[in-house]
Amino acid sequence: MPFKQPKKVDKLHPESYESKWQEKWQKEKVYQPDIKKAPKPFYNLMMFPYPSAEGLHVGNMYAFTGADIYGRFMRMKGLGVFEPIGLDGFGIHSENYAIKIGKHPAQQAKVSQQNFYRQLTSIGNGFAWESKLETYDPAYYKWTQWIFIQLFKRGLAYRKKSPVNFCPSCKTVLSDEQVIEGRCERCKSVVEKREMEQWYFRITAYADRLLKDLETLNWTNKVKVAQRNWIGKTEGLLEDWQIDGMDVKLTTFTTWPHTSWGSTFIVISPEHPIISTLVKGTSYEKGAKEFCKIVISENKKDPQAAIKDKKGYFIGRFAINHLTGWKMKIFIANFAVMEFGTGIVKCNPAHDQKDFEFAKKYDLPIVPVIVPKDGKPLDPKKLDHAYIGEGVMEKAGEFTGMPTEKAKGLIADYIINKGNGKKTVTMHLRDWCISRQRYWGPPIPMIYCDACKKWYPVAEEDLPVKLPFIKNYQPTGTGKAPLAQDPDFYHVKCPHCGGQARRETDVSDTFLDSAWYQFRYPSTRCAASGQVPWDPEITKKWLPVNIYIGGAEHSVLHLLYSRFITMVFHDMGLLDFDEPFTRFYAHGLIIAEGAKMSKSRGNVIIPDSYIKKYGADTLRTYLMFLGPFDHGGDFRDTGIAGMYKFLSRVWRLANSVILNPDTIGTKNLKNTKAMHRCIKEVTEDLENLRYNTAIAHIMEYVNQLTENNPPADGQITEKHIKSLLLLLAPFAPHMTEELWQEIQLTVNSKQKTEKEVFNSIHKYPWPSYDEKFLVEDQTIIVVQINGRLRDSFSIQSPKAALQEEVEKKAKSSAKVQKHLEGKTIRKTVFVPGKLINFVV
RNA sequence: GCCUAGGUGGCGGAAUUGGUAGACGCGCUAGCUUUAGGAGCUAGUGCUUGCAAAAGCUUGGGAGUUCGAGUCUCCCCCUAGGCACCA
Repeated sequence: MPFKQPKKVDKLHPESYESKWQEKWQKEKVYQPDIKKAPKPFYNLMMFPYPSAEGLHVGNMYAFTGADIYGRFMRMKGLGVFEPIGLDGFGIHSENYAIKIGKHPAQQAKVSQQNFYRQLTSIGNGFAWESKLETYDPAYYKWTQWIFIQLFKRGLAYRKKSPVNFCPSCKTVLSDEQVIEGRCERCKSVVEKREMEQWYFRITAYADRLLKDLETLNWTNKVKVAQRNWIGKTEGLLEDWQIDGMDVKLTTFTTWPHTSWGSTFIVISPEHPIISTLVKGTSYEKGAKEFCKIVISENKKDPQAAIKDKKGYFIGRFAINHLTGWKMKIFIANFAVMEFGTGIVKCNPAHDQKDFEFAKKYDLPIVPVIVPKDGKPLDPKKLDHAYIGEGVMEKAGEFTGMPTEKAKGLIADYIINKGNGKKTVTMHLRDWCISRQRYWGPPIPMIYCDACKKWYPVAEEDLPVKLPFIKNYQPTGTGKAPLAQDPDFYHVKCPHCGGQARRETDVSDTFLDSAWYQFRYPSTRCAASGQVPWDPEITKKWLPVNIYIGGAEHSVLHLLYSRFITMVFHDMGLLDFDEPFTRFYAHGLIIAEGAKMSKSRGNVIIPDSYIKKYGADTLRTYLMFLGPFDHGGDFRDTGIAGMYKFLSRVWRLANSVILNPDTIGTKNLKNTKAMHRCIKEVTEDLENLRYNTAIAHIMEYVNQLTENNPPADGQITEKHIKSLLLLLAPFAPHMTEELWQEIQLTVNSKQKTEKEVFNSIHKYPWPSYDEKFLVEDQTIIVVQINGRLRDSFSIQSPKAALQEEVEKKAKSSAKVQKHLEGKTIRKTVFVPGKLINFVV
């Protein structure tokens, strides 16, 4: 029968089947595992979106598609895949958007929810829709509040008055993690320091564990590195310096104890309280005060000021160098940071660039104590920058001549033994400031009683503390949350004495909402036990999460907080593991037409119009083909058209088989070999989330199948086509389902009946390959002369392993002979089945 | 400054343990097809020289190890991300 190509099938027409299958999948619960009984549970989690702004953008879709493909692959490999989705809808992101468009956050949430769920359906992910959750649902945040209470009861939530980060635009305090280069991570306003009393979570108590466990986690390395940097554990030495003529000691922190032999002055942070003691009643008092005032305000205005210009003020005092006996001038200096170490620094200008610049400016002694590795001692008069490398000690008493690597520890011990120091560890990590003076979040479930002068948690049976619907939800900027204007909300009785008490009116940070959602998903449809937010049996079955896919921008926020909260649950005896995500994979970022996507540039790509034009399958496959999943890629309109073309080719190929069963044959070894190779390669690629190369291999396979166009009768088997569809199914779930069902009906000549069980392609077993088809009977041998390619030929595979045969054939080549002419072969390198190299 | 990834055609990107660099796709060129547009099909496409056959060059730069280096070693440059007045 001649090949015919009916017009109506020459292109994809996603609008006719994508939503049809989405509905069918949902109706048939194709992606809803049996939470209680699924035999091989596989928890495939992706970071749930903030439903702010106009909707899902193509970056979200990139992440979700990549995660979904892995889930679909695992499902076809026979695992009980659980792939839930929800909305991280509480918090500043959503609230700011609501304010911007003049809507009440609670009302906007409903609109956003509908829009996001519509979009999330349209991208064709295999979500377990029955397990969705929203963080602003009282049934959810009841437990967020419960968590706060548990931490309070264990002494891990506490109040403290200290300088906090305050964003003047968002009108709330922020955690350290939400301040990027001195600016608010959301609105980029310069963050102010304010002295306020706030609730904190004692995450620092877990610093060592958070650090140590990293080694055991299968996470994208850069995220582990970022967490390690953020925790910022530094081991060093605290060193005491006696002040000349005063019974006061200054304590400094250093990681280079051996350079104390060359310490010639000391600087103090202008914020340090000890300054007033040192200058009290001296002629330097007034000047010091003024200097501090100026420098503090300069640093606040421009955090980079001190880098540009180092400034100091001599306060008329000297400290004694406990190693050398030198009198060292003491300065207040703008580059000394109160938050790091002790806020006081011993300075060794020969071996620290900052100290060097300062010493030059104020004409302070520069004494090198390290001879560089080249053996030439440094001449302080000729130095134009500090020497910060390793070397050998000089002018260091009994340590002179010792390599610095060794001296570092020994000199530290020496200082400690003389009573002038002790070992210490500093951390960059600070406790997590959890209070927010905003409206759209879970009210912190605490009550303050004036009579008892004490904070009490809300009784657990009274949870949730519902967020009331109030008209004045806008942030106030006064340091009080909007709820503080609602007496009905905050007037409560003291749980202890029954007297008039006041509810906390701040809400908790959004990152608390998302720190525990992975535990809630599997249990959303089961009543929690009453004691904990999940069903313990179900949690045991599904957690920890098998693979978590999301953006690396959450390295030190969500991913750190979530680990911390999990450790607390573990310590409470509620979980038998203490890491929530055994594997975390950070996907890359999508840029558009070569530029970063941003609202201000106006190049944010919303997937909807592309889905409408090309279908979700095309967009999904295109996004995955852009580049390695952990690199991201550049979204271009011409590229997506190319993918539409490719899928249309697959569409035509499969349809040619459906419509012309006669073209299906049983024998074409070339095609069968290509199929087995393709199955092997795609399987290995998917196991490693190498989606771009998996698609390339499918393309090669399609190129092979369509080598003869139109295909000759009998060249393509049903299995060739079915394997193609199965391999493509995770990428293009709708069109493969459509074609699969068609083939089942047409090729197998089955009659469609109403009662027939729906056998989705997405539950069909992943195809397997047979090694015997991977063996090629012809092998290509490369002939090199002095390592340069001169010729190649193919030879029967068994013979390709015999040097004698290969050498004979190689030497018979005219091209090779030309290059060998008049030369003697000095050596022959033979790699069986690969190449032969003549060295002349 | 420190830490972590990277640097391959016009572009996105492929390359097992060192063994044919440039898979796959985009773009481009020519031809066919279509009323036209779009689309489709066929062929070509790293660079230089050459009518051609062919030769030379080529994985950020430089050195080294090797019969043979994108891959290994050393030095340098650049880009992206993280941390940073960090002692």
